[in-house]
Amino acid sequence: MNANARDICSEYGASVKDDAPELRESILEVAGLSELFKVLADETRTRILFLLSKRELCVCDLALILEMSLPAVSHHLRLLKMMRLVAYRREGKQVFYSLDDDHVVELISVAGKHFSEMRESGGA
Amino acid sequence: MNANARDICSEYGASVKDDAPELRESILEVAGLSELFKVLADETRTRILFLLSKRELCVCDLALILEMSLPAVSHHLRLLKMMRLVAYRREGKQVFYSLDDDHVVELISVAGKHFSEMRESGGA
DNA sequence: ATTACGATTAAGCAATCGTTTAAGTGAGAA
DNA sequence: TTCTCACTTAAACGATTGCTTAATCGTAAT
Repeated sequence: MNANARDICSEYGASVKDDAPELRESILEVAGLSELFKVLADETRTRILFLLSKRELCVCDLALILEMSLPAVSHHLRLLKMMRLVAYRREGKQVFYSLDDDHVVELISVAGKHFSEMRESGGA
Repeated sequence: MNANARDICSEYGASVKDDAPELRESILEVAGLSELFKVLADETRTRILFLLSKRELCVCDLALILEMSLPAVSHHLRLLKMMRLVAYRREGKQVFYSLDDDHVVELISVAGKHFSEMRESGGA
């Protein structure tokens, strides 16, 4: 596997030559970053974040709006909480969720921009 | 399941009341958006995009740098291609890939910002 | 204390994802 | 043509993910 690629490329193609180690090390700059995108990579979770960007909502509200079961919504909120994307506040028996910061809004905005341009140019 | 959440929330908690339909409809604004995040939700693919943001590279180069098999890399590039995130150019036997636009760079930048702040505040 | 309710957690299952191996293209060299 | 190389595609397997049901927790009211 590793040896496979290495044997082939170190002798033939490989336009990178000696820069490979340097580039390989630079990868550390984006280490763990996909963990954040992984949390956004679910339709339900992007919906939740979008709704929370409009107003604070309790788990019950979200279940009602999204037409999903409470445990399902709670499960998603758990992931969003772990990624510090949402904050929660207890009020009696209810727990209200809101966005923790506005990075998410920016991410959704940029993604939306790309997505619409992609659709225009006949993307998948 | 749907009825479950509906029955509970329409009578009790539910801080949204009549706004639920309106909020439910607004969700369309982010429809399909998670598809884009799904493509970014893999460590290998964020690495590939990051590397391509530095320079144009052929499949063989990427396999060498990432120490992965050629088919594995090719498979990821296929998804990135479908999402219009990368462009490709054939040169003899080799195929060179590059970023299609700079939305990705912005997404990675914002995500990185959030990620580092999350780590500082003792995130998961 | 007991009961009720909003929310969380746990276990189990179906579906999706990422990798591997192997076969198949397309382009250049012999 | 025939061969090789860079790459792509296909099939298959193991690992993850997201949902469901059921049990549990925390708070408030009886």
